Amino acid sequence: MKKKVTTLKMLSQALNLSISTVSRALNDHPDISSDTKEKVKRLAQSMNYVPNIFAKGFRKHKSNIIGVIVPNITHYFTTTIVRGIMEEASAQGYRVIISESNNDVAKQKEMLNTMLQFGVDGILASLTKMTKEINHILPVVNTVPLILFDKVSDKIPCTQITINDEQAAFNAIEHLINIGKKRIAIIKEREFSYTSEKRYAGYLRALKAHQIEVDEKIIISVDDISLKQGRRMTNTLLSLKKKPDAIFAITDSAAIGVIQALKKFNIKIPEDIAVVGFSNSINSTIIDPMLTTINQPGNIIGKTAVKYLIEEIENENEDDNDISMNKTIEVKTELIVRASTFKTP
Amino acid sequence: MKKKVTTLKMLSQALNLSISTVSRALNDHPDISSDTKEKVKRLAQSMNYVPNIFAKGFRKHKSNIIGVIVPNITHYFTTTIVRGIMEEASAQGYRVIISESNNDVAKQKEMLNTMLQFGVDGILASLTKMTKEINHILPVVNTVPLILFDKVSDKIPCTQITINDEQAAFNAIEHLINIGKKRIAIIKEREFSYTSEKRYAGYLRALKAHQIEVDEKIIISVDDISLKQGRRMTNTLLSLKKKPDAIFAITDSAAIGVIQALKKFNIKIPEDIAVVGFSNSINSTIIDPMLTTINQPGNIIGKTAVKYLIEEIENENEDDNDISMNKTIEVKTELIVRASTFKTP
DNA sequence: AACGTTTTCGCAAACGTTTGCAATTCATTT
DNA sequence: AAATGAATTGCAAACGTTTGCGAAAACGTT
Repeated sequence: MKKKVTTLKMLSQALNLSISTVSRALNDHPDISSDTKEKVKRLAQSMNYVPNIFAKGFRKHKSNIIGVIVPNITHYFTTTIVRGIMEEASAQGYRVIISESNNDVAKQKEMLNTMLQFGVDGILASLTKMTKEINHILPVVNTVPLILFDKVSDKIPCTQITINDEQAAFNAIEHLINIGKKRIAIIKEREFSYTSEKRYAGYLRALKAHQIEVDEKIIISVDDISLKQGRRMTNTLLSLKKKPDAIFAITDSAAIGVIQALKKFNIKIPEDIAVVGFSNSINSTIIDPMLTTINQPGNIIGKTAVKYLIEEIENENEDDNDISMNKTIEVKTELIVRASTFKTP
Repeated sequence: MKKKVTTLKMLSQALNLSISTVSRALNDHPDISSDTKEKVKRLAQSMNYVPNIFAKGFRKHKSNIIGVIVPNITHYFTTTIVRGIMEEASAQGYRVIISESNNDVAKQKEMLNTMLQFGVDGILASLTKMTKEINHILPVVNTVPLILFDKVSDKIPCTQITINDEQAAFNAIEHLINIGKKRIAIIKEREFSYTSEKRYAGYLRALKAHQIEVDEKIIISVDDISLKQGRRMTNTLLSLKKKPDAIFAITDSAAIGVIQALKKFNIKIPEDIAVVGFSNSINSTIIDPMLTTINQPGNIIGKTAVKYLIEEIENENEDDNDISMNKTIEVKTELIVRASTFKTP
């Protein structure tokens, strides 16, 4: 019942060659004649040889495993990124270890450490919301290549992959203005959140570009940007004397809460109040009216993150890995117009 | 810039002990005096020693990594399982490598192999839909512990974790009967799918238990059970002379398609036609009316799968791992009644 | 035929850990 | 005082692979 696994030694004995020759033959070392390479490879195939990953990693200090840390794997957008990561990694011969930080900084720290302990070649991380203190992350950067995606932080010296949050929000607001809206509310996050700030900046820029005055009363900040909060904040917006004629929620789920609240008050969408979300989650096509939102190509984000990471991994020994190599890549988004802002005649 | 990593050797030199003593001390070997254990552990701590995972795995043939294969990581239900897996695995000192089979048998086979190559200690898998040929899976069972979850197959000799699909469907149908429905349609999958068959069986048993005749005309089988198909099949159901007064879709997304189609025809839900789905996906609370559905505790499924797997892993050498040890665990589900079947007065 | 060059291959060390066995110490017993 | 035994510790091999270096073989050149 023992699982008999073939080793280099067994191959070498069968072929009457040395272990080193067999090893080199399998790795296409130039010193080996194509003749013996042929023979070795054929036998390896037939004897079902698979290199012992531990011995290999032990020798070469390389695991071909990359670690991924996300705040919440339950979010659809996150899964599309993860899928992109897995596809690209697998295509390049890497495996992926995934962990969830649950938006808990302590857990995130722990995850980073265990990833290192497990000998990953590099780490891909989307940070927890509250990333004020980054002291637990900096040591990682010196140990192993790290790339941030989605929830990034420009305080950490490494390459970062995001979407163009600012521009995306700008486009969304401009769209609202184009359909005649003049009093546009925003529901964003209160605590420092990279994406929230960026989207807010885009909001402000769009208003400025169209000479619309900003009104603090319709700029709503919440602790957790959720469906429930979307509903609640809509109620408060509706209690204002000067009601908004459009609401931009920084998140699809919040936007859906907005729509639900508006429907409860029989407010016409989009005629009375238009709604825009962010993410193009599946829900955005389930809600009635369907939600205008911004599509984030998670797949592309994941893939490019892996590409840059592997590049860093494989150039690590070359000493050109100074800080100046760090890039910031912005993946393009796309505004998807649906019934919540545009009534088909 | 070299990352200087502490090894047992360094510790032993600093303490003037042998490497073996240090190793044993850290592993709480009984031969070592508690005195030296103390000293060794303290130094290891301060020197930030972390054992080289490769050397360890190399020696012990153990990676503490478990492989997970799912058809589609994008499904919400799947992510809740994955989360359960990750939590439990991490609690027990294991890491998780995840792969997607994309419902492609060839890919599934490939994934299984690379998992083995990467030296996982065990594998957790949810099978692709079409699992007629299982010849590519059987060899795995002899190599490494394997446990199936969600999409299982009783043809494979290993322990399996599912939900009680049959009973869940039975409960759903009985609920429909209880609210006075008599002509209940079902939308299921055409191709052999373990869960679909089970749910269909529950449907039949419920009808039989209440002496309702089955009518082939309102038993709809589709290739891919999707939202779009839900809509299309609803149209065909509505074209029947004797329309159903309830529709049980084997999947939430299909059920949502059903609701959308019914709304388009201004059919009252649930008065004219009631709708039940399966999964309790997020969407089921977004659609209006909210969908009655069956909640599957993904978290529990994931956790119990890991528990059984680790048990098998750690008892592997003991030769009690004969087939008779394989269990089939059914996790309980819960019917969640919402507006699509029950009108609050 | 002698030499140099190139091609092809083998020897042996090294990576960091675990572990069977031997060795040492020390207290206890005869 | 010698012997026994228990408690500790060290020695060295082993796991499977890669790789620098040297050796052997093959070849071409003079």
